[in-house]
Amino acid sequence: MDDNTTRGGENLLFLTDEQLRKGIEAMFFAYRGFTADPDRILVQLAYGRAHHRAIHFINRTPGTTVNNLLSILGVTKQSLNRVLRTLIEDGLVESKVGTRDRRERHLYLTEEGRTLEQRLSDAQRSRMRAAYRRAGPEAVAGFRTVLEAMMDTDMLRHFHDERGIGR
Amino acid sequence: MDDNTTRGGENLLFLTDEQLRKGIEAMFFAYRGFTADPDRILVQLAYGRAHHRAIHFINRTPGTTVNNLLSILGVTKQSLNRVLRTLIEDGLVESKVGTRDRRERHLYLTEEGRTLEQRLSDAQRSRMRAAYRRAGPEAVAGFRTVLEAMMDTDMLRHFHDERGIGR
DNA sequence: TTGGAAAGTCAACAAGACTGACGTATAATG
DNA sequence: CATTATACGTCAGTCTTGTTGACTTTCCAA
Repeated sequence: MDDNTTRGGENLLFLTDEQLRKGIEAMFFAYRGFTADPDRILVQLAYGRAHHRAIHFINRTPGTTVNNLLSILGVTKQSLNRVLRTLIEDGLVESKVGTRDRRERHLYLTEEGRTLEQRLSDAQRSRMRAAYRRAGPEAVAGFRTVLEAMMDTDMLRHFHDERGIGR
Repeated sequence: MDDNTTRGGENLLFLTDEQLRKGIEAMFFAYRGFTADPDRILVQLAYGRAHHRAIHFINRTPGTTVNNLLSILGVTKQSLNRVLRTLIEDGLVESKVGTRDRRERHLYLTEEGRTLEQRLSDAQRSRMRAAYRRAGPEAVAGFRTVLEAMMDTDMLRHFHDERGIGR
């Protein structure tokens, strides 16, 4: 792309403090864009980003327990519980008592929940898709590589966890 | 890297819903890592991410006005004011009445403010540096390309604004 | 069987975002 | 010069989402 990518050499220009600062700001500005579209939908429904996150990960891993969701989202159970309660009350999420361990609650999206999930992730994916398309496959591969390298190791575990729960 | 990058062809596998979902989750998990290190410092000082953001952009663009900062951060003036007030009270930020336009307040970091800025951005940069080093220059270029493509256009303006304020 | 640990819920509080309204100083304009 | 617009600050009130602390139910192991 530019002269940062002099291949094979000992080029460490991309590690300049200035380059790192640009990377930091890129993360900041991009993350705002990343959340902007679903946020617009959520405010209309009197939900927030926390609801979106819960819906996303329940959809990804149906039957996940509250505890598992907790460690993915990295919040306290009390915080998650408030969000979960409204989603259950509103009929978007179903909570089933575990059969093997009756302390656990297994979480599922209802039909209505899946509908909202689609609506939200369509909005988010369409921006993502546009960005990916403009950037091209090689840039996308680099994007993913750097993001993975930025994660905490325990988050990396969740990231690669294709099906978090045996069920 | 993998079979996503079949060059020259009409390969759009990287635009699969599943690929996009992975990208979305990568953003989520990576952003957590991205903020984790400065957050740890901030809690000890009874500051939050909002303080960090203000400090970062005042440092980047010394003499910036309140209004300019507002449009960069994308928050209301009431919200920014709360943060700014504590930073000024604590002697980290200085607010100078504008000479050309005396309605404006130009913001600068004090010596103490610069010290904290260094401490925070060192923490954030060291993770960034490690990620960049592991990923390599080409991945970093791709990373930046995709992030830029994800930004809203008005944020892109701020992103490319090398010196936001003439001064 | 009992005593701890684990899963989840309820209550209360704080940070940080928001809206709306208002005040003051200064600048720009008719 | 009088009016209007702008930049900034502030007060009051609300909302989301994070926190801690205390509690119940359930499981498991000594």
